[in-house]
Amino acid sequence: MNLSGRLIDAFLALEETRRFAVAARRCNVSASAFSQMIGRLEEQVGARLFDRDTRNVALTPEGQAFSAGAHRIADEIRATLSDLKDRAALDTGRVAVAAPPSLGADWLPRLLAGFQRTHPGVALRLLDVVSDRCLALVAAGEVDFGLNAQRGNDLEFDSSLLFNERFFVVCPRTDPLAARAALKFADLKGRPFVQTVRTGSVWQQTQAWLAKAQVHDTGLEVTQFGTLAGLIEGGFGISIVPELALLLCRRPGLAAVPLDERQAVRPIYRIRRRGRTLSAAAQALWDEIAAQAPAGIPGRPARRGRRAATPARSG
Amino acid sequence: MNLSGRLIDAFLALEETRRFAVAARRCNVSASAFSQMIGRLEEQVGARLFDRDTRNVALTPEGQAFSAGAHRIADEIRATLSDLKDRAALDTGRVAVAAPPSLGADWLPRLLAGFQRTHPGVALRLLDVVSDRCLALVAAGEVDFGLNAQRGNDLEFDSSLLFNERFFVVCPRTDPLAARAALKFADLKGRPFVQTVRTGSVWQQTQAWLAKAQVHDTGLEVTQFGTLAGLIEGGFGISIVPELALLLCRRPGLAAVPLDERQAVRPIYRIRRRGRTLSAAAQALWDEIAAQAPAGIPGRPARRGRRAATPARSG
DNA sequence: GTCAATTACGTTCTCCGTAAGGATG
DNA sequence: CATCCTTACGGAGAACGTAATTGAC
Repeated sequence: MNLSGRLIDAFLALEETRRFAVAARRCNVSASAFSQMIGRLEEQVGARLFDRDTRNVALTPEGQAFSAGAHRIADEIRATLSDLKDRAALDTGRVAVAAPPSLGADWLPRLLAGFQRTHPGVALRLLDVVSDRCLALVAAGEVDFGLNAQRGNDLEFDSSLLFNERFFVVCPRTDPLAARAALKFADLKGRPFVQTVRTGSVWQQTQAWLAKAQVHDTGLEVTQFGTLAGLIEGGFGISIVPELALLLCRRPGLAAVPLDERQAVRPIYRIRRRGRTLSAAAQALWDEIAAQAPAGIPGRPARRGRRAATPARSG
Repeated sequence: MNLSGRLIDAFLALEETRRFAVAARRCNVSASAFSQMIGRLEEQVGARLFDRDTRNVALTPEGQAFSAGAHRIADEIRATLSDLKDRAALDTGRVAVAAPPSLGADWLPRLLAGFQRTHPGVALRLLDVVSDRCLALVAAGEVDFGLNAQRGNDLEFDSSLLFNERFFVVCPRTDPLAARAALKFADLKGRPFVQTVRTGSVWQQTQAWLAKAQVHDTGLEVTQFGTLAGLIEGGFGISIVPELALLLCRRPGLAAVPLDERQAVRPIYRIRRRGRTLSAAAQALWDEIAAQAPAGIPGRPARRGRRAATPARSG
């Protein structure tokens, strides 16, 4: 019915030592208590397991039969607890994160590489997805948590701001805009524009402002920042790219100019399913991401990305 | 460290029902106690296993990892206890008995057959061995117990008399002795004698008397009663055979005459290793053997064997 | 007499149930 | 406000340790 791991251990100790006193010490109890433990065990399994007098201790036939099972049970318990301990110690485990392509370009891989060095046993998975899909993955539990520019509803998701990302205007370096130190939406008026996909957060965030600035929508709409850069370099138009994605737009013929508008920042949230506990490994990465986040809280502009990651600002 | 089967069961119940209240009922405890049990379990394994609020209960990643182990542990416990219970119920198990060839001829096989019908799950093994070997097998634990004409020393063995067996003189039916109703050792004086093996108890018991009766030792010494009978029928001599072995000497040309000497009885003991508990199955057979033993306690002559088992007494 | 297991018995602590508390829809 | 999980608290019983007892050598 109810046999405890403690009694199993007692059995195994006595089986091995064949001495009550020695086995008792090994189990950190008094000889008396140990004797009682064996008695309880025998009562619970309903059979005498040891033949014993003051001199000899030996297994009964039932004891031998129980021995095999006891070893298996003890091994299973050991393995199970050890697995859990490994997970807690981050010696093993699996973490899946969903993040937008901009973060997946450089910053997040770099962070994950560091995490991987610290916790070699943890299997990491990174899904670079657009905003809507990110929330769906988190909701479905297919990723442990997500990084996203949209928070989702508060009933289902638990989100906290990581940092704010600035936007950059990317244009051919021959473009007059490339010479400017900073740009306003108004500066883009009438310019042909290449869009990122509508399901992505960049489009969703900038759409209203761009419409107000009366840019000229070329109708071109791509998913990859690399493609976007190619189109811009090809002269199809200009575009707006979040800071951390600039690396993907780094081309000899392109320039990036920061967009200096108060509200034109792109928040990045850590998003998890509300009420769900993260695995130890996921929690560690969750914490690490917060620690490694670029400076930038609501109100303050996002810190500039690493210099090597940004295209030349001007000719 | 110490996790009990009870907590494993609680975990499995909650995993399945996803309701504290329902799982608590299944475990026959109050909802409060069940909540505490889950809390203790989580404390012992060192990880939160369930995410829960008043409406929903779901496994955490660690809980899912623990689930697999919990199922295996529960299965092992179940299997082990079930096996032990089967043994106690004699639904399974193994019993090995050592017995002298005379008992193995008819009486013991008949008894074992009956026992087998009552306990079909028990695997029976019968070793027909001579006296010395029987004690060695019991001492080594290779048989659960033995039936033997020698008790062995009391320090190592625990023996109790089962019954006393009479001796019969077996001779050709044409022999003058075959006409007698009973014989004394003196009647055998000068007769050529065929011996059973010296390690057997028959030889050991009868040797002194036969020497005193001045029988003529032919030097022939066999292990099988059937061979003995063949030699007697072939005219090599006569011999002495315990009652229960007469079946093996049943030949048209042979006769058996009881040996009427007070001390010429052959005790049969049940012998077990001192201080050793018998398995449930072995204990049952041990008891059954006592119950089915032929009448015959010290002082009373052994009951006659079944008529069909005895050779014709006279021509 | 010595050593080892067991029993006796008082103490401590675990575990459960009743009842109150708190969160959720 | 109804439901369900959790916390508070007190009692019952389990489990342990000290010490006395039994048994083997």
